[in-house]
Amino acid sequence: MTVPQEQATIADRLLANAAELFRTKGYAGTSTRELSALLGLQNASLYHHMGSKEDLLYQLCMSTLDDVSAAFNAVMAEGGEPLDLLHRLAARYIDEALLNRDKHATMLVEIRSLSEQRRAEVVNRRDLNVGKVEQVVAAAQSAGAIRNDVAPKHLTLALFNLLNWTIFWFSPDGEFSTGELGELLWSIFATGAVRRG
Amino acid sequence: MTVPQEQATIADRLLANAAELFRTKGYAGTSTRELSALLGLQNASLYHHMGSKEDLLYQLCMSTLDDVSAAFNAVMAEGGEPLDLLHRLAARYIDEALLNRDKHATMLVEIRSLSEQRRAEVVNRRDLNVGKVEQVVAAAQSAGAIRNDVAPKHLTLALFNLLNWTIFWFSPDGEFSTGELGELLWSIFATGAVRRG
DNA sequence: GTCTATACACAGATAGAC
DNA sequence: GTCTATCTGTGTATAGAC
Repeated sequence: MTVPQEQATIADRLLANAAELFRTKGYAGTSTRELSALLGLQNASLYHHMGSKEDLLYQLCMSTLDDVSAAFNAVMAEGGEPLDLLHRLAARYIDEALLNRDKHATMLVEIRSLSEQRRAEVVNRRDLNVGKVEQVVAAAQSAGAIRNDVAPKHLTLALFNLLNWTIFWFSPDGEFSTGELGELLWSIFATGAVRRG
Repeated sequence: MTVPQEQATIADRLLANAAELFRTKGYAGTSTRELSALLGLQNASLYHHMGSKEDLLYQLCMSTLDDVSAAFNAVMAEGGEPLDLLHRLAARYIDEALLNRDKHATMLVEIRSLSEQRRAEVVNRRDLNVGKVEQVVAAAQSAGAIRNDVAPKHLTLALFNLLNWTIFWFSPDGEFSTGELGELLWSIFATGAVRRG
């Protein structure tokens, strides 16, 4: 689905540039004028391609969550033992999140900037994604692969804690690839930091 | 240090109200007029108590990090085995962060809204706090208490990932107390999710 | 589909009386 | 220390020509 930059439609460039600005300066801290400047357009021309600034944020959030959903579905379709499935879901998620850091960070942080109704929609869609993971966690518990003393919901929360915070400090130019970082965090989640005796 | 609400100075109320607004609406999304309204003042009166809106954010960030620093120093002063020390640092940190959720969330998310120079100052002070934890992680490795195959820096990052993301979903009215949540997350960090055989 | 021009609300901040 | 009044910049968004 990656398209050469020269052939990217304005709609695509609009979303990508908006995501970058929203992540680095915040939604409210970004002006439509900065955005139009990045696209080489006058401010008024922007409104031929979008309804409003908030529409843009909403689109961004929904499309990001759809990407995650598609990625999760692809992994689930491959099947496998629950623990392995969970491992691959986590790896795939962090890949998605970090390779599309602008969109994901915006979605995660700027949900608060949406209208109440749209925020509810986005939260709902996000919960569907989290729910898929939670089901796999529960299956892994039933299979005896992971600990049973913590509710699936809470194990899932912990896993997403571990994965999501990376959007604040991960850099594509840093010491980790997304894959390496995913493996590191999975290893902590799976086996912990304390030495096994 | 907790003061009855009636006796709280305007300076204190200013910081507390600003933190709440900044967390829920973002720094740029908060107007000084909303803030003055919360305090029962006219907008102009606000400027008797602060320099600028950005000064307020800066103060908030620095004071939050000083609180963390003081909390860490108190734990360190108690001494103990490295692994136990690390456990208590983590517990104390999540307590601080969640009991002062507004300030902490603002500090963590809105660093980007500070001027370059002040941002550098804040990041620097934050790194000092993280550095203290990293040293304890390294000590725990040397003592053979935690795994040696991952750099102290990276184990520390993972631990803060686990703890920091809670500011986005923790609610004082939720199912966890800060202490329970701290224990849950520590347990994942320490021993992982996979069943020990 | 992009432009110039502009409407209009609201932002942060200040002046100066009381 | 708080007020009323106001300055000035910038924000989102629209009108209408090309």
